[in-house]
Amino acid sequence: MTLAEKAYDALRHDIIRGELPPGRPLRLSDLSERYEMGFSPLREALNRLQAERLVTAESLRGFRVAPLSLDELLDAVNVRIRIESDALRASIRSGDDAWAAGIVSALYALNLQVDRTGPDADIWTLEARHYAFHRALLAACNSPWTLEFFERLYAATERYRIPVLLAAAHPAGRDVQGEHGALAEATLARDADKATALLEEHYRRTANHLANVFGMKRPDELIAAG
Amino acid sequence: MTLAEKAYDALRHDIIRGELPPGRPLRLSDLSERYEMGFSPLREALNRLQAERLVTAESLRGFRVAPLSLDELLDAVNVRIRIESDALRASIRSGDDAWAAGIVSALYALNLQVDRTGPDADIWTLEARHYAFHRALLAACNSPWTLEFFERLYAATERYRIPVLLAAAHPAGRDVQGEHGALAEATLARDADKATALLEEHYRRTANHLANVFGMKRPDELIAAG
DNA sequence: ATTCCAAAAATTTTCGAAAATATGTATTGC
DNA sequence: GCAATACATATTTTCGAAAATTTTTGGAAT
Repeated sequence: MTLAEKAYDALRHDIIRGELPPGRPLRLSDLSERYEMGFSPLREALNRLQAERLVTAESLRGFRVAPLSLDELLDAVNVRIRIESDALRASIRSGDDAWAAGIVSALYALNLQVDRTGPDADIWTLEARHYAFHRALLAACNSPWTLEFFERLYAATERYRIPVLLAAAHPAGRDVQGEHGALAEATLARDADKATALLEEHYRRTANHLANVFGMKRPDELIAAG
Repeated sequence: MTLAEKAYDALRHDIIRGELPPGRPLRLSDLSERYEMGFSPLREALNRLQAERLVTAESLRGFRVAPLSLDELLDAVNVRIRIESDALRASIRSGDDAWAAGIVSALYALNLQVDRTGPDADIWTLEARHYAFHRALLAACNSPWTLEFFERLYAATERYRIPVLLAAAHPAGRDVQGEHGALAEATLARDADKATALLEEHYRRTANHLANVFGMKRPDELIAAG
């Protein structure tokens, strides 16, 4: 793996987790010290992340971590609902046994982690399994473009979820677990209408929670904009 | 404008127009000579284009123009129909007079160019106005994420359309003009169902044509996959 | 003829310094 | 005191060369 690839992974990781907070200037000398490499691989990574909208760039004035905004969150959630609903329907239509087994497996692993407490309750493992579950639902949609957009939107919304998860220890953990279980159940039963309705509700609930914690009180826009 | 930005624009331009054909290796020494700059700005541009899937990269083995495939075209068209239909509905719901005027203006300019013959029949002007028209339809959707995905998918499908446009001089030009007019009419009348139906038909017809010219005879998949 | 290996060549990747630009600071003039 | 300007510093951007890796070439062994 080249240094540029390592830089990309590390920067993306640190931005999504908020270790590099939104709006923070990404000065090359700082990054060079932090990640122990020269400017070249860092600039390449920053350019890739710029194309993914995780960093912003201004000509001759450097890079910054892309800012967060309630508007962007609402937009991302609404587009996610559209795209993932379509993808879920396609998956339900054409998913095979391996797809179904993948969902069962991902849900099981996710629930194990949701139930864990104490030192084993690692929030990053939880996040990884949450992603894996949602990704597994769409795995059979047979549309690379859809999956890429899913990934982009997941990364974008994850930036809003992480600080909330870090602040409160497992907010409504059991509740969410139930939602995931019901979503998996409807999906495996090939009930596309029910599954997409649950998916939408799941996202709207999560987004409402995030929007509230974010301190800006406009949760109604989530439904209005849909 | 920095050299890296110029490199990005030039490479994107040349890839979409097919001057750098699909699959072609993008060697830095070649590019350095072609665009008259050093390696650094070129590598930055290539990394951005990689994130946009217009070029592929393999560790230590360089960059290539991303290949074309019928599967990718079908996928892109289907996802475009979903995303643009939603965006068109949103635009129709919330578009104001400026939005409507923008559509009228873009359609007028497009038709002017469609009708031109001889030395004025510049295919690149036509392409730009075609893009501007479709962009104008969605301008009021109020969703940056949707517009970004539209742009990505437009660029991806443009790569398939260009060689066809270049081969045949204005294939079914007047026909397409009629389609655009009808689409604009339904949109301005705020008839979302009719407008999205026309949009879908427009894309399926275009994609069928492209798929046929592309030599692979599976146009039926376009409907089956939808 | 074919496979294997080593050397040569070509290419990508990375660094460190130079050039270009932006930012901050002191100083001058009013 | 305040704006404008010149200077110094900090930062980004670009280049050219060095390092690392892959690809090609040429020949030897089977």
